[in-house]
Amino acid sequence: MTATITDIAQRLKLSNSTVSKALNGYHDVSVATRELVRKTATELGYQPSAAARSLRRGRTDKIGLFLNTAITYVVDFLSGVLPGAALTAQGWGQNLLIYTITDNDPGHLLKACRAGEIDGVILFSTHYDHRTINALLEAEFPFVVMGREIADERVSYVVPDYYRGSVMAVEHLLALGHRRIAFTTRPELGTANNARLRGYLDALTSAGIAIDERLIVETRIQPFSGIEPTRQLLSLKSPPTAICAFHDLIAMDAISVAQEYGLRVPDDVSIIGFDGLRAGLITTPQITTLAQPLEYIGQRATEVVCQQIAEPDRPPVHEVVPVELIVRGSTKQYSGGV
Amino acid sequence: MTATITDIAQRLKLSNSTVSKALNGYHDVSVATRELVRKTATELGYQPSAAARSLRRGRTDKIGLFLNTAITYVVDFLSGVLPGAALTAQGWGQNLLIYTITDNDPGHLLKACRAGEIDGVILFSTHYDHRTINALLEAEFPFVVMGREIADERVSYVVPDYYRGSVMAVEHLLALGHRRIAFTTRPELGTANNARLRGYLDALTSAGIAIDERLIVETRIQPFSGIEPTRQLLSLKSPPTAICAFHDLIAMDAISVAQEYGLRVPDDVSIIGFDGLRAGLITTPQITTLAQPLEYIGQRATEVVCQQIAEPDRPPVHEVVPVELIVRGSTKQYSGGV
DNA sequence: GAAACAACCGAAAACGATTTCGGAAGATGG
DNA sequence: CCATCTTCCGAAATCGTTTTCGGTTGTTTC
Repeated sequence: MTATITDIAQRLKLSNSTVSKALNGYHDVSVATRELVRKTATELGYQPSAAARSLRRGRTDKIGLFLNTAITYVVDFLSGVLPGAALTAQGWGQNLLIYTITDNDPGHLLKACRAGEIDGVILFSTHYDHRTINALLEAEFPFVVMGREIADERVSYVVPDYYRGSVMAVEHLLALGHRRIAFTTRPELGTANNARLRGYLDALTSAGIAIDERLIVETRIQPFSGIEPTRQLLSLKSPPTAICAFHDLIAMDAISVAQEYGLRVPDDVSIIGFDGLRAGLITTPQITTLAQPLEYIGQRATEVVCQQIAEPDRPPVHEVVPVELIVRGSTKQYSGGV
Repeated sequence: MTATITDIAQRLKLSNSTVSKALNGYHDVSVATRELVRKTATELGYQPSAAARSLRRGRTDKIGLFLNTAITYVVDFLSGVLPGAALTAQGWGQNLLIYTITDNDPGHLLKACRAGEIDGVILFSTHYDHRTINALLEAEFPFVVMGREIADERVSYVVPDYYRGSVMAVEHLLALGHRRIAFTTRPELGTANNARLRGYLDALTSAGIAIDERLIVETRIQPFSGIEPTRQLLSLKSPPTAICAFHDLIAMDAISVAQEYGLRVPDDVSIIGFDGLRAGLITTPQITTLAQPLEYIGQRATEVVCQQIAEPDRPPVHEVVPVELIVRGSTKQYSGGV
C-alpha cells in the first residue's frame, strides 16, 4: 500500500535504523544521507505508520475529546470551544480527536484509553459519570473536565464562573428595578447548576429580597423544553417581571412563551440567558446574556491535559474563568408599579 | 501499565496464541479454556492494544469525519448529522472519530489516511479540495463526501436535493401569487450552490417568468452577512415581494432588514429559508424553510463509507435525498396589486 | 606509530497482537 | 493393531517502527 521505511532503506541501500534515525533527526547520521533519506521519503510519499510508531513508542500524540451525540446542545458549546482546543493541541504536537459516545456504549471512553488509542482525555461536562472519573483517576490517565466543577480534589477542571454569572445576572435585573425575578434550573444535580442556583439565591438575599420558591422552576435543556416551565411562571397570580434562564435556548423558549401570553419582551418581562450563543443574536429581541469565553476554555482545557501528559506528576488544575455580561435587547428597566 | 495478552498467558500457563484465539472466538480452542481465558481477561481489565492489533491486522476499524473548525456554521450541520452517523458506525463495528482540520495544516487528512490511522473518510462539504479528493481517489482510499455533489463520477456523495429544494421554494412562492422573487446565492462556485441556483432559474422560466438579474444577489454564510445583500434588494426601484434565501441564517438577516425598512414579514414581503434550523422557530415570524433530513444524511454517508471499506470494488454511490418544505409564518399570499 | 576518539552506519531486539503451520495427544474406523 | 482423523495447543513469523549497542572506518593526539 503506502511506502514503509524498508522501501526507503532498500532503494537507498541503507538499513532501516539509519533511515529511521535520519528521519527523526538524530545526529547519528551524516547530513548527506539525512538529506537523501528525507528527499526520497517525500518522493515516495512516506508517512510513518501510526500503529507501528505508537506500538513502539508507547504513545500516540493524540488526545480525545469525548461528547455524547445524544445531547444536542453540546454542539453549540463545542463550536465555541473547538477552535481554541484544536489550535492548542496542534501547538503541543498533539492531535485532537473527537470521540462520539452513544448511549448504547458508555464504556467507549475507558476502552479507548486502555487500548492506548489516546494519551489524554478532555471530558465534556455532560458526561460526568462517577465511575468513569474514578477509573481514569485509578489508571492515572491524564484528563481534564471541561465545563463542570468536580468535587474531587484530584481532578483538573476548567469551568466558567457560573456562580458569578448568576450573581451578575440578578444584579443586572435588580439594578433595572426588578424585584420578582424567576430562575430556571436543571433537574439533575451537579455543581455547575448548584453554583448557578447559589448565585441567584445569594444575590437576592444580599439585596434583602425574600426567596419565593414558586419563582424557581426546573427544566431540562432540550429543544422546546423551556416552554412548559415558562408557562408555569407566567401563569402565576403574581408573575415574575424578569426571568433568569440558565441557557440561551431556554431564554428563547421563554421569549416565545411571553409572546404567546401577549407580553412584550422586554417591556413587560425581561429575560436574560446564559452562554452568549450566536443564536441569541438573531432572536427578536436579541437576548441579554452571560457570555463564557468558550475559545479560552477550549484552549486552557487542552493545555492542561497536554501538560499533564508531559509531566504526569503535576498537581491538578482548578480553573474558574470569568464570564461577561452582554446587555442586549431582552432586558429593560422595570416600568410597572412597585 | 495495562494488562497484555502475555499477562493472561503466563497466569494461565498458556501460550499467547491460544489466548488470542480464545478471545477472538476461534474454534481452535476448547470451550473450557476459552471461558477461562475470557474470565481472567475481564478480571485483569484486559483491552487489546489498538496499535498492536491495527499493525498486525492492517486496519483500525475507525473512520474519520473531517471538519474545519474555522467554519462556524458547519457545527449546525454537524449537530444534525452526528447522531445518525455515530450510531450507524457503531452498527458496522466502526468507530467514528471527528478530526479537526485547521487552516494551518491542510494536509492533516491525507496524513491521517497514509499513516493508517483510519480506514475510511467522511468529507464534509466545506472541505472540498480538488487535490485532497484526487489524492484519495489515487490511493483508492474509501471515502464519501457529505453535503456536496462532486462532478467526478468516481466519488461517492450523499447530498440533499438542493435543486428540488429551490424549485419547491419558488413554486411555493409562485403558488402564493408572487412574481418578483429574489434569490441569494453564494459567491464560491460549487455544485451545491449551482444546483440551488439552477432550481430557482428553472422554476421561474418554466412558469414563464423572465429572469431579472438584479434579483439575484451574492452573500457569504456568516453571521450578519445577509444584511447588506438584503438591503440591496429592498432598495431596488421595484423590490421583490419574496426572497428565497439559501440558508436560514440569511433568512433571519433578511427578516431583520425587512423590519429595518418598515416592511412587515410576511405581509409586505415573504421570506423563505433553507436548512430547517431550530433557530428558525424562534424568530418572529417563524421561518418557512426547506428541511434537510440531516440525521438520515449522516446515517447514509456512514453506511456508504463502511460498505466501501468492506467491499472496495463497489461502484460509487451518488445519493440525492429529498428535502421537505416546512411552511411556517414567513411566507404569505401576495396581497399587492398586480 | 600506537592509542584514543569521532563520525557513521547496521544488526537485532523490542512493542503487542494475529495467524499460519505443525505437533501431540486421544478418538475412531477397519 | 495400525492408520486416519479430530481436537487442542504452541512455536514462530509477521506487521512497521524505534532504539540500543556495537562495529567499521578514518582522524586526531601524544
